Amino acid sequence: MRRSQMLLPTLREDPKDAEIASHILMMRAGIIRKLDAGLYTFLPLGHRVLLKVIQIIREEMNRAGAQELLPPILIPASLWRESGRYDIMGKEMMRLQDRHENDMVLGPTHEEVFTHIVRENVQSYRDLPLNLYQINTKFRDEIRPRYGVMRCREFIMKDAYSFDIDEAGLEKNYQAMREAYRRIFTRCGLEVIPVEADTGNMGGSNSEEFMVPSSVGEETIIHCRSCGYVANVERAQAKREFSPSSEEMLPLEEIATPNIRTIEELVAFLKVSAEKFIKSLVYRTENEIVMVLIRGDFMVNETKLKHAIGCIELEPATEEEVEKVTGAPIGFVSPVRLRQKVRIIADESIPPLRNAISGANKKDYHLKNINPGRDFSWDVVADIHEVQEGEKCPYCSQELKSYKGIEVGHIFKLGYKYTEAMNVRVLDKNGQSITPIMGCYGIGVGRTIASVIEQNHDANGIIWPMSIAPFHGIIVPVNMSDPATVEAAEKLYQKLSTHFEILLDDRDERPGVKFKDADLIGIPIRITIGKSFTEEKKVELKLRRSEEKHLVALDEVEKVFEDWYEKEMAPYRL
RNA sequence: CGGGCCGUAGCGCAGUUUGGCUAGCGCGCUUGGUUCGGGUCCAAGAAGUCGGGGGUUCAAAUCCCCCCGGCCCGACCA
Repeated sequence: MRRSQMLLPTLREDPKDAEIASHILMMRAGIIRKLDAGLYTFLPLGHRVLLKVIQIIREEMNRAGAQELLPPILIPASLWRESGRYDIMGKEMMRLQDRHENDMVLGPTHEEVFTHIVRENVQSYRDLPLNLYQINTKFRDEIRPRYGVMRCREFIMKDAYSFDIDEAGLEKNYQAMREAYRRIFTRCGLEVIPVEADTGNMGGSNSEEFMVPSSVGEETIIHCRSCGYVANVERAQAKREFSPSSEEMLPLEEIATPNIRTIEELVAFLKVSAEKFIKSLVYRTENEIVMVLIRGDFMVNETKLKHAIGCIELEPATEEEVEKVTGAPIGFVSPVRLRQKVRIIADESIPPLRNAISGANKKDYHLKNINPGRDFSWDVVADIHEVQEGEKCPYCSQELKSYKGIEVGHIFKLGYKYTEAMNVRVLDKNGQSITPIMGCYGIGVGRTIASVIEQNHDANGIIWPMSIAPFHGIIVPVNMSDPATVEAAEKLYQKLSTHFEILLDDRDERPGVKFKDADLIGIPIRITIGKSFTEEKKVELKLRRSEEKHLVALDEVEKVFEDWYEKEMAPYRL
């Protein structure tokens, strides 16, 4: 490709609305342009990278026995009504009507569609197992798109759905995907860590996310250096020991706490440590109002809480709802002497407490000497606390650490949720009708590319891994007004292009401009035809990722280039 | 949806507080020259509904009202 003919608008300055390295560089290097909030065009350079990543994914999925197909992204609402998700999905699912006023949906995920395809076309256990995938555009009307293609509304995702006759089959497919993912990310030059994950409202049991450790990541990961336990904080556990107190139960006592609401304020005001408090929170679910109790020094993990309650929607109750249930404003509530009967969900840290402090359900008053069991009871006890750095590993009791990560892939066992809801039946070898079991496996393609840039850049720009670089090499003729230079560049370009993807920077620009651009767009191998060529007929080869420069005679360039290419490619071959 | 910041040339910005020459600067773009190993130098030039609408005023980018859009933080998120 000739640079002079390519739509490759590089920017000298950082765009105003980009914050993280990958977003800034994708804009500056002419990889993407924004069309509207969360909607991006991949320009030619970016499209080349996109195709390479897709190709790697495709090869590895096929290798693992999955089959590619291509369903539409516009989906009739009826399928979503069948699974029961039409009403559950919320506003991130883009809903629209066609000209016949039929309700339609832009697919945010494709469980229903794939389940439907299997339902229509598979009748026998002989047809299973199946693992079907697509690499397709998805749409989620994100509440707040950000960081360029890291979190956008329209994006490309690879998603696969497996169908098996039993759990053993599912386990096999799951493991095959796990291995395929490891290979895919390695080949893309991305370091990822599989972590235990929550299954969300997808339903299902086992689940792992593939995380790229990064300070700009939106997920929090809990990690034990000692035994290797790694989990998304949404599901992470810690070893918790609560020894029952031998303290004698004292009588309840009201204490005045004017305008003192938070645990922090109470600790300061009463000079009592946070472990003595019961944090009482009121939440609303799709069915009911509940009160949630946790010890003052812990935070509630809303994902765990959802599981404990068994609900789908969960949000803090409004001020009015809180008053109605407790009789007091937020900050002065407790499970003792509630005005209305509601279900009470208690963290494991609650029952062992003695003579604890919480609200009096009366403005500007708290109660002390609250004793669980004596002064109130609860409906559910569960671990609903959010693990913090410094807590103990559930397996080896060593100290847990936390860090941020970008979720680039997710695999999980769905179970029978969709096949049952949508009535998928096949006959087993005994002629009995059975319901297949599903798994689901996704990779965010754009997010993968952005993550690669997060991990591979310097002050001058992107440093592409050879495996997904938009070009293998770039030829930079330093002086376009020197006919000998131009001729050599042209010849080299023709020759190398027979085996490699080469960008020829044939613009009549100053050398500085060309070098800056070459660094910015991150082509792995640069060939400079400059003063060493005019002086001694040698051209210079340089790797983007190192400072070393090698002078090579013109007729040896092809061979050296091939060596370098192989060396650069080696880490990404499996 | 709540809080904060911001909309002036393709991009990045100044000017708005205190209304007043013809609306500016850098980059980019066009033309000519110059230079040729890290975003040359010189000259000439094109390019603006100052986010939109309404109002105040002799006069509005600047003051007032309404609306729209963007970004950041939060709520949300297979």
